[in-house]
Amino acid sequence: MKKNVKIIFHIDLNAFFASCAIIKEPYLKDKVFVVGGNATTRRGVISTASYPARKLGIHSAMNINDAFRIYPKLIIVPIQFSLYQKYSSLFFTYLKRYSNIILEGSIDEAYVDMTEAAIKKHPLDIAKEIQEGLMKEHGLPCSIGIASTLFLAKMASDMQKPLGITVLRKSDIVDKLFPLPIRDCYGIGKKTYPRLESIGIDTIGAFTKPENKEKILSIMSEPSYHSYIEHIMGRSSDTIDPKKYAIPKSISNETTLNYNMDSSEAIFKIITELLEYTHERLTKEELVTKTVGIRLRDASFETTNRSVSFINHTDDYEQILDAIENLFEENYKGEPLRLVGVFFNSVVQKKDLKIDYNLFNYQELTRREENIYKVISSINEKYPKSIAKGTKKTS
DNA sequence: TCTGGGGTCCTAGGACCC
DNA sequence: TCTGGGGTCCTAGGACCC
Repeated sequence: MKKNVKIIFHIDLNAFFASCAIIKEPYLKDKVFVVGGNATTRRGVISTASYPARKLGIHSAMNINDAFRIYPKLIIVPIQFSLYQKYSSLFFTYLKRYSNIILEGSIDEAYVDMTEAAIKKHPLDIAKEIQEGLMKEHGLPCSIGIASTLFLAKMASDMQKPLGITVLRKSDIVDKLFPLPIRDCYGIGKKTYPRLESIGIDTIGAFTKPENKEKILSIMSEPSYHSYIEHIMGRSSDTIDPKKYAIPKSISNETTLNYNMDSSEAIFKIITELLEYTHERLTKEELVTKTVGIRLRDASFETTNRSVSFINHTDDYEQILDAIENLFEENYKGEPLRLVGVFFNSVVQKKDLKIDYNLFNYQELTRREENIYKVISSINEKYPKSIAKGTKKTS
């Protein structure tokens, strides 16, 4: 039995934040500029570098000061998140002309199942049309990868940037994928690739060689290894679930402080502000959370997360504030902090909550126990030597 | 070099239950 | 009295991605 081959597009908006900046301020076109960081303090890191900046070796996550050292006339464009949201939704709306099976991979990338659309039109023609259409209608350049699985499509869209269209057939894997450096494999990051390189695994092809399996298993778990092999060989998922990221699993807000702070009061005030904002997002989206926590990062960049779970999901501000306050009091020892954050985990939609018939609701039990204790002590006070029987407290 | 902010997923140990 | 194995939840940490 032959499995039907799907046609998956991965569409990646090129240098998205920089493209948005150019749309808003066309004079930036062909200029050496970056988005992110702080122009006056020259602190922070770069979110996105324009292509002319990239040619000079300036890249995202780079410290802004280092970028200035490379190019003193560097233009700094501040982050404007609402602008990106606007063009992101224009992007996804545009794609719906071709298919409704779309996964929003992130703000600037989409996986689209084009199997249906490709019956009437050649995938390459569809890709060209999308690329030109996005540029003409919205000023957004993109690269497109075409393959039979999500992973291969993602690898393909990365192969030619900017404005590339790359088809990666299963029969192309050995020729096109195997020669790539292992660090270019989606999912292998800056911790893992040096370790792989150190044992002689420097390409994707080397990773797949059976005789290297034992060596690689000293670096990663068997399930991880297996999953990478399946991805690379084109045997991983070809199914797009448009709802996959529709409901967030966690919500968080954090901020790097203007200077390292060690005033417990001042720090907790900032935590409270972060909490208010995070809680506002929670309720606006009609979500509830079960686990809440704080993040503290000290001057040496050591980061500590501390969290606590409730018996039931909740969106009650006072209950959450109480928990956060306890976590802070228990865990903050007075050291100077550079960052604080608040997070909600195990987030679900309020409407999906089952009515809680749990008889062992701890908080409810505690409340009752306290009441019973009060009743008993009041009885004992009134009748110190008698056995209270059939007595009711009137309150 | 001196390091943002928002996420997802995985691992691993301990508690607890059956 | 001593014993096995499996499942789920909680907490912490870490890798990775954009």
